[in-house]
Amino acid sequence: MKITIQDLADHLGISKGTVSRALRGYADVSASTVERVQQAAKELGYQPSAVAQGIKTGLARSVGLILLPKSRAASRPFLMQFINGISTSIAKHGYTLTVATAQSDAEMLELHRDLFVQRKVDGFILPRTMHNDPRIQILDQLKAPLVLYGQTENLTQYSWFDINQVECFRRATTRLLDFGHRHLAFLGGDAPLFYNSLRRKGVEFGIREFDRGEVQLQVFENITTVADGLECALRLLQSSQPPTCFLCALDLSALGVIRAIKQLELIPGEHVSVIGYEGIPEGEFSEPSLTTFEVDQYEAGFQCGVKLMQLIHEKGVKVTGTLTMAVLLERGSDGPVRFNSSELATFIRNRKRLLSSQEKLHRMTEKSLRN
Amino acid sequence: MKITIQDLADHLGISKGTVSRALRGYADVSASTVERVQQAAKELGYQPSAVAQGIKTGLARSVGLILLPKSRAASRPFLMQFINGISTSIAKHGYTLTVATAQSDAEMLELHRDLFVQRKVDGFILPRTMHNDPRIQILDQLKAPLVLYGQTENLTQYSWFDINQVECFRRATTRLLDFGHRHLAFLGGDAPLFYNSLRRKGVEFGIREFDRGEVQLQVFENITTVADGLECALRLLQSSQPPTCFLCALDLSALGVIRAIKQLELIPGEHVSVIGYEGIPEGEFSEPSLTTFEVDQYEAGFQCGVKLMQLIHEKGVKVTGTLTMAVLLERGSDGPVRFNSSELATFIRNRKRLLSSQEKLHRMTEKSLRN
DNA sequence: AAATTATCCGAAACCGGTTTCGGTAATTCA
DNA sequence: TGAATTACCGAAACCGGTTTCGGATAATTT
Repeated sequence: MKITIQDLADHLGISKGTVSRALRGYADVSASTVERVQQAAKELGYQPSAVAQGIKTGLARSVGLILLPKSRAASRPFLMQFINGISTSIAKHGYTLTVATAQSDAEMLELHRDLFVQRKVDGFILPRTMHNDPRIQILDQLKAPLVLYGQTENLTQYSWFDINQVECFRRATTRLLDFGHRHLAFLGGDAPLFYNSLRRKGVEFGIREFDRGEVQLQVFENITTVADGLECALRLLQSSQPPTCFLCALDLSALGVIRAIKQLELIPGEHVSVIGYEGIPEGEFSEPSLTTFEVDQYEAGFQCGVKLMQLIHEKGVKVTGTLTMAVLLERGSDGPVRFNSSELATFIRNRKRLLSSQEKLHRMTEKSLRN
Repeated sequence: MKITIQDLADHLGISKGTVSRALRGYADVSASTVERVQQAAKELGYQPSAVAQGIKTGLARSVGLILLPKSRAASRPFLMQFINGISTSIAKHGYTLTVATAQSDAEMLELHRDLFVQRKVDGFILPRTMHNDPRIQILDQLKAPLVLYGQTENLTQYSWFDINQVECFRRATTRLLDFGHRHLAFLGGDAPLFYNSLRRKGVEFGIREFDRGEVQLQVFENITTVADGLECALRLLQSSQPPTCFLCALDLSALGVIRAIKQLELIPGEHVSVIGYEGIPEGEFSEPSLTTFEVDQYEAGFQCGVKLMQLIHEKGVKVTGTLTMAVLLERGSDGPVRFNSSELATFIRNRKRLLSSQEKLHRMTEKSLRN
């Protein structure tokens, strides 16, 4: 059924060793034989079995990516393009991507170990790096090649790729301060993940550079979904000292903040500013559109793949880290400060009081229009 | 470095054949030897190489899923849970999932062929089935096991899993007709994909059952994104005979329709009804929340995996097709008809005229509030 | 023309498992 | 007690490739 190298050799009347050498490009095969073999291989549709090849080389020609679907919020938007980037870069080396899912942290660690010990993959890409990431410890013991998408402690020991999130959030902060904002809120994401501390650090840097003692910062964590952002912002905005702008670690929470602002009958980008991070498609179609940093997930996956291929193939290579920038999309959800915190508090209180009367007005208008 | 079966045999002072038989559960190994071998395997962390195993069995113990990232809109939301479902079901058989991406249709076909011929995968799951799907033709020639996620022509020849989309859209249509709507618009998705004709057919069935000659249906295709839905709905609603409700093949376009309705200062679910399909998370947080059919993508992936394992392992099995239902989430974006088409047209025209005056009023209110 | 060197290819070992086959020792049976 | 089973395990073949080694032939050199 499936044609093997022996079939091909028999068909040509030569030994399978010669066929193999011809196809692998060895010098001690005559040009004419190489030609004949390649021709026949194409005609018969012969391609060597990756499984059989792997037994000699010890390589499976596959890299592993293990996902934790329970953390659905954050991993969903970035997945497709990230996978695309990995797949594209490793395909050049004849590699494929093995994707597995784990339902718990423990299962995830087991999966990493098993897949490598069973030689189903030759190395791993680790997204969503954590503090003292346990995956790294396990894979270190096994001497498994790995590339981090994200940063962690002891960065000199590993190859990694990341966006300079500190700088992104420093810039975002500076931008808001330049707009005149003085009461900021930072809505962080998954606390155990390394990115979260980086983004927060960026905010703190931005404030420190600027500080004339008048800037106030409120920090929150584990705000990862639209619902989280909505709830958190509603609470903050109705407090006595509401922030006049929000720095969100994730676009999803930023969209929730925008919704909260609108729910209070305020105008995002005018009364309250919001800046997100990641560049998910929904941000473009939100009203107003979301000012955010656009992360090129394809490029991230691509670079991770390239680095992993280096680790696997070029022996003696040093590990490399790469830091790139995301692009700030200056859209409609932020702008010059209009009210300071106290003014905003008053404004919101009054608005609330007037909502009912306005509601009446609205109904009246509608009624008149119908008739 | 990595421990092999020979290492383990040497360590125990027995032959590697016996080790293998002990671990594979052959009867002709004494219980005590089995015990010793299993113990030693655990201690030394021995797990057989999947690559080496595969050479004898001819199986790679991996299934392929090939994605086309250029069609970003529709494949993004469903991916993670679908992958999770596949991965979980095939993991029980020691299988892993190989995910690859192709940049064009031609490349996608090549990838299917190559992955199978190279024995990198033992079979495929084909999502997003098309009319006369070319992937099926290629894989048929290779006698590659495959499972369709979605339907196609000649369904008796293949294993497949799908949601009964015809029934979903029939019900959605009936629901809207029962609400009193008589001017419907169906916004279809990717025209070449099989699902599109199914959903459309469901709408037509629903109307046919009901028709007393008074129902009007407008049909559109390739409305796959929020932007598409927004644009299409804006156009339709400002026409002289606007639909009073929208049946959207995709949640994304439904969200665009909701946006269009709000942009015209109408209330979705009151002035105009919208029903979507898929159950993406954004639908829950939209305002109003989107009435839609929730598809269990995890279950879909899981069932596809189960079927593929059957095809690969149980010889002589017949192919099987499974049709399940999606759950209708009755939320806020649809409801009883308020205006008929002509009334709606008039209402929209008047609204438009009054927008500027209302704007003025709004600014005045705001001014008075600030002071 | 003989010796040397290049060229080319077949044979065989090897990778790490699985599975068949056959033989020895222990056990059962007559 | 001897014969027939049975239980258990080692040896070896095998899977489909890659790679080494050595030999035969052709080409070159002296």
